[in-house]
Amino acid sequence: MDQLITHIRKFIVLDDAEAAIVISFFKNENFKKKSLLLHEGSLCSTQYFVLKGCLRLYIINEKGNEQTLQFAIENWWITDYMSLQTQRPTHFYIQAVENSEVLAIDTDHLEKLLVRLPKMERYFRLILQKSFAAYQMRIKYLYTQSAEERYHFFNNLQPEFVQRIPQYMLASYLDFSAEFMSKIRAGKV
Amino acid sequence: MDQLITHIRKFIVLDDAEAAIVISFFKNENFKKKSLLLHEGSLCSTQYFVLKGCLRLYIINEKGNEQTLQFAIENWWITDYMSLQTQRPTHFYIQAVENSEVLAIDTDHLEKLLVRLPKMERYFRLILQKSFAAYQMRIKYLYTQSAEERYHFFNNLQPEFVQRIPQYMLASYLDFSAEFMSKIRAGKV
DNA sequence: CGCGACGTTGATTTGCCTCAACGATTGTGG
DNA sequence: CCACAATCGTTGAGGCAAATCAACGTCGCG
Repeated sequence: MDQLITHIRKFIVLDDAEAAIVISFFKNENFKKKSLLLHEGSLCSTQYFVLKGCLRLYIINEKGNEQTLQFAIENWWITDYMSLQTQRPTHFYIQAVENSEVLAIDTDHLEKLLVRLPKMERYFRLILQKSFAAYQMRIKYLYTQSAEERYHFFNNLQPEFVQRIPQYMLASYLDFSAEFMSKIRAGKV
Repeated sequence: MDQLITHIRKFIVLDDAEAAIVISFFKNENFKKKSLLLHEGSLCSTQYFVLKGCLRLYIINEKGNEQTLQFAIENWWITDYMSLQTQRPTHFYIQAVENSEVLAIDTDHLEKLLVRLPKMERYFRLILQKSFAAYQMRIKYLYTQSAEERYHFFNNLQPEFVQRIPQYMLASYLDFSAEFMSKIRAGKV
């Protein structure tokens, strides 16, 4: 659980008593590879912080194919913010890509934590700001790079992560087909 | 300036004294249509809240074409979060699409405001959470819809806004060419 | 009035998808 | 521990959505 505290302390000051309070609001959970933490049609009321392993958020499109919209590895947060805010059914799935250990917090628990320790508002603000910055860059690359460029760019940015996940998941995250990914890797394009 | 206060009060409670403090940290600015608030290579240290008009964030790609990544109309915030956080030169442009009136706040001013009124952390957290929810949906639609579907979907969602902006800007925002947009509108596709 | 910004149209090209078939690897129950 | 089935990755042929290019119409504005 120290892992979350260490992460929070990169953004705000937290003494040990406060750290203990924070921890008390979270639930430690383990998920086996391929198990679902959220599925289409249900309500999303939980935010997850990944301690170990990897989660992904994906949809199933009209043709029945999965498309990965986000990954979350160690020290990343993941949830469906739209369902969380509107309390309407989600269109997304969240799945464990590897056997994973996470910290989970429900919306109502989070609200209580924020009332108890208002300084945590700042932590979550800064996390979201960082995520949003990454989003602006992602849109930029999606809009300017070809499929091949996106692959090389990502591979260069996250070489060790690319090794951890199936290629078809990365292909769908980068928004092209698994077959095309094969051709890029083989240099046949 | 009431406009910002009204917006903030949709998210947090603010008495009149606090509202006055908030306002004192902002600068009111006007920009003529087509003028630049930020250009590539410079540092971004300001966040803008649109009172009236419309701003957009765009890049110029390798071929010299503009691609719009974001719009901001009344009551929306806009900035380059990556440059803001890293204090590295931006790759983006921010431009007034119409004659626009905005409230501007620099990073260091914002920090001082947040120290003075920590409850504003919550406001910005909620704004960012809302933006991030919208981002997750945008990626979903970019990944699942064809160009034509994206056009009709957006047109249906924001019919009055579509009237306000040149078609080529909307085309680049929806990630297809201006010529293709013409063909969609003419039903020739 | 004339020029630049914006929009349209058609011909051609291309990046990537789809489909189908086939290896390789992994995992699992008998 | 093997057999067999999933799962994952590869390859090639053919097709399509959208880009590109070029030319031309139109409007608004200085």
